[in-house]
Amino acid sequence: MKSLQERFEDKGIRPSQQRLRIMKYLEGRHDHPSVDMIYDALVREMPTISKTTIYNTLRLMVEKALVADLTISGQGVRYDPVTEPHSHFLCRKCGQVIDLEDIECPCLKKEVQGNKVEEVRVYLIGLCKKCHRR
Amino acid sequence: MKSLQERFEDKGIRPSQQRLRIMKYLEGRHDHPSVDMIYDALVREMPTISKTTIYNTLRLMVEKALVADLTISGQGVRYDPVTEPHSHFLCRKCGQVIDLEDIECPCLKKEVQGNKVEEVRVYLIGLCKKCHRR
DNA sequence: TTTCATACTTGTAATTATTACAAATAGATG
DNA sequence: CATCTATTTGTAATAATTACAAGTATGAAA
Ligand SMILES: [Mn+2]
Ligand SMILES: [Mn+2]
Ligand SMILES: [Zn+2]
Ligand SMILES: [Zn+2]
Repeated sequence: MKSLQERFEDKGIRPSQQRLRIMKYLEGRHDHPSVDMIYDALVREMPTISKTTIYNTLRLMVEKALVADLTISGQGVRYDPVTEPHSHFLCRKCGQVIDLEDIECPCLKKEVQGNKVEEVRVYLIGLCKKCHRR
Repeated sequence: MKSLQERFEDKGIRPSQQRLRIMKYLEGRHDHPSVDMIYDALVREMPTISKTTIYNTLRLMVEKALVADLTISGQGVRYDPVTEPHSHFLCRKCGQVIDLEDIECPCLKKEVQGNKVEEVRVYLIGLCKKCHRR
């Protein structure tokens, strides 16, 4: 796997301190944090960082396809360092967003009813394993 | 199919003028309108209606499962009078939200990785038929 | 039909998420 | 070092949604 620096260079993104910290934070977790979660975590070690920078950086990363954004029901926007296609599960109770395997399905084609499909988003909603057994 | 009145009664919803108008409007179209689209249309014939009422009513209808809400990437929340499960296609260019057949897929089970699935949302994104041929 | 209780609607204020913008800063280049 | 540009920051603006209190409609009881 290429380093962050390299991936930034490939896309012509200057590797500023802030951008690197934000990406490293995101890649260190798989819980699909929100802007606020990222800000709250980073501001401890980088007291001057601004929420605007978090927004700007995440927008850029999504644009350049280094990050994926999830807009599951309610929860607001969540961010994901994994850009390979996969599905997500939202627990109604505890609110966590869990990674699932990609739904490989013959019904999901390049073209549906004449419309050209470029992206597929599958969100499952229910009760997670933990919240379930109770 | 039961009448609106009946379906309201079944769920214990009082059939106020506003609620009836909002639901009739929604059922008359299949373009998944937003709160603003609904408000702008109704305020012409009902000049005193309030946007708060649109929000309140839609929240109630979703709660009582008479309406479905869609939170496709970007576009904000859209509302759908069809509550039977089906998928949606968002055109990146013109922004319209199109109904698709339900994705009947063996991979979509009641339970995935120990998590109990209660709801499946499938959003396809790309270029619609019209915007495509150009 | 009048009275009364309750549910619903409305307008406004508050909250939250996000973007716009201009000034300050950092970093690269020569 | 001097300069130029991209990035960051703080604040203000915008947009979406919810909270709340006062007004209004409705239906049951008297
Ligand atoms: Mn993920
Ligand atoms: Mn639909
Ligand atoms: Zn849970
Ligand atoms: Zn289109």
